[in-house]
Amino acid sequence: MKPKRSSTIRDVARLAKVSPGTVSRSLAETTRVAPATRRRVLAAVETLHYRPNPAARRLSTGRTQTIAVLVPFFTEPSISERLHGAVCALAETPFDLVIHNVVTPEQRAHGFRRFLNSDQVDGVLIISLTPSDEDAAQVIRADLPAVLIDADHHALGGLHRIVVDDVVGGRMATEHLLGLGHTRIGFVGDFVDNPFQATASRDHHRGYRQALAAAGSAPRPEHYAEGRHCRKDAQQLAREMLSLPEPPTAIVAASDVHAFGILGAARDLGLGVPDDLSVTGHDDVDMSDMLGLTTVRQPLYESGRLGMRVLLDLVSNPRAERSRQVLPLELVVRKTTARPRF
Amino acid sequence: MKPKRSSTIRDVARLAKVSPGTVSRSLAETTRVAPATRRRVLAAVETLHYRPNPAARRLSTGRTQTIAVLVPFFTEPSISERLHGAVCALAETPFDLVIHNVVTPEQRAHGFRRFLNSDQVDGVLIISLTPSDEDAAQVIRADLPAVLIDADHHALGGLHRIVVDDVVGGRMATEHLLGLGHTRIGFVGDFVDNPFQATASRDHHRGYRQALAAAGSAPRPEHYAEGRHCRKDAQQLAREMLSLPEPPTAIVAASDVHAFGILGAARDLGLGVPDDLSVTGHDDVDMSDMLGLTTVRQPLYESGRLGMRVLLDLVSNPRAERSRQVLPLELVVRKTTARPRF
DNA sequence: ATGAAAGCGCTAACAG
DNA sequence: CTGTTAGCGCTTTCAT
Repeated sequence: MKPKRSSTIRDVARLAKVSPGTVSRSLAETTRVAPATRRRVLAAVETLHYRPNPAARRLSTGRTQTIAVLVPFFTEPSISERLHGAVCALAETPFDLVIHNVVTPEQRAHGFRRFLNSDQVDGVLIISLTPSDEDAAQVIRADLPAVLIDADHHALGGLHRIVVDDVVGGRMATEHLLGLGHTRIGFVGDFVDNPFQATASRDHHRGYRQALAAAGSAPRPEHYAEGRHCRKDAQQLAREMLSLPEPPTAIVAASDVHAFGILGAARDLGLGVPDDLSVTGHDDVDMSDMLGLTTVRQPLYESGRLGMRVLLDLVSNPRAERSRQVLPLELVVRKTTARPRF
Repeated sequence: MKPKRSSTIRDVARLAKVSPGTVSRSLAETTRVAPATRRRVLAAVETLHYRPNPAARRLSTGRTQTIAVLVPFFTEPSISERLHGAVCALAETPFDLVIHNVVTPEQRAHGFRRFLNSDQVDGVLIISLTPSDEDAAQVIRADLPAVLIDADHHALGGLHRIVVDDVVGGRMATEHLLGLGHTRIGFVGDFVDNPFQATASRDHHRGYRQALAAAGSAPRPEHYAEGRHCRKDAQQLAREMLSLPEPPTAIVAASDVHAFGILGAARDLGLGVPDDLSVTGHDDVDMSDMLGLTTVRQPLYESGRLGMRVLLDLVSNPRAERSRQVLPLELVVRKTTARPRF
């Protein structure tokens, strides 16, 4: 069955003239072993190029030393920045990272099922994915350490979360535009009922309406559009909205990716930005700076890093009380917003 | 030690009134079991929510059902598209994916060491990372199924590779510019001696020189610049190059990311593109379309998908002969290139 | 077709 | 401080 077997703990034991147990102890930093013995063992390990078999260790200890990450489409720059932060936080530890990519709701459910209730991972980090109530209940029941990044929901009270206040974010962007003097402000975002139940766009829209209401301005239904979370859809949607008899003079985008689409639409239509149209984004991904996009920045990389840290803490101390950390938001004014011209 | 134990194969066996061996056989699609027995077993599995413990299975079979991916900075859009392809190809299989992120050469070496010679993974996919000769030798010696994407090297003859011909790519871009009438063509790329030994930039430059030579035009040293693989560096480099007394009228960028930086520099300097400056990229990442960048497209997503497929084949049939697949390149002319104006 | 039993490689008591 | 031993949960002969 096994063509070339790598050396086992017994080979090392034999060479070092000790018992397997002693080898195991010598390798564990924590256990006390006579220095001379440990040296001998380590030498044997070296010459045999011995590497402990992780599967065996897992089986024996019940700890897996691996963390699962559930994440949708990590082609999205915002997602990949979060993921990057998480990966970097893990790099400093001996933990492995297994990735489960989610592109359909079935895969989401499958992802949960796969890691729950099967001593497969020590913890799971969930990025920009809202578990169904059922999934959440299962996680809590299985009492598997879990932390959610960019997902918030009433049924999630029992889970650790790293979030920003997206409602406030939506308000910030809208108030900025209002302050500039815009009155016809549109909104382009994700389908509220999107496959992953991402809530950011919905909350941005909520903040947008709050800001408008506070300014005594009523949002027009035709100035709202939702689509899939991608540039193309946003571009198409914006093109339609901007072709209206009374187009908006500014658009709040639910994300920078949406904003890029809107910028594309403006270009298609020969509209100058910010002269004919102001646009705001959300996230501040890498490219936004280069495009001069005015946006509401959130700490993406940091969210991943922090989420992973919290998770690792949780793994070593599962009894920590549930926390919900809210990261700061910051309006970054660049070149896609200006006063409307009459 | 183990607070809440999930159910084991013995629990299922007891409930179904069969032996553990039979449960195991019932779960393996391939083995023949009396239909009635299998039904009983499956029912028991269902009621107990039994999931086989992967660590135990691994230990027993020696197969890990996991694939490792070694990848640098997957924040780079080109990398994350490749990775995405790989992940999608794996999603259709029962394999797990463990990711090892590489940001330093030490991490690269560590990544190799970690997966080699330690029955930890069934195969490894290496993206945009050239193994050191030593690493490559080890992979071959360990005879672990491995495939390289976007890495090519004489010492790698023993490994499967998915590549494009970057020299040709560099030539295509340069010839396009030459055909437009440019004579002062610059080049901005990565450090030739970059931490991951990525060779794409170097090869693009080689193709660039070939094309110039064929046109009887000598490249000027001051029209060559290299830096880290990021937009900021490219932007800075381009700014300097374009501030020269005799600046180039066109620049070949080693990647779209570099090209974005160059576009930024042109904007900083008030240079119109393509009127005052033509720019070509390499890769055709998602944003390039929106920016109207003329570029040499390579199938990024496909490279990941194909690489993973080849690897999976290799895992099930380790004796396949070594292959080297060259993916096609395509010049996509958009709006950042035009005839030079005199 | 199914049961019994022997490991896979490691860790963690338990003795000594 | 170190050797011995008993599993961890599963697969896989080998019998029956």
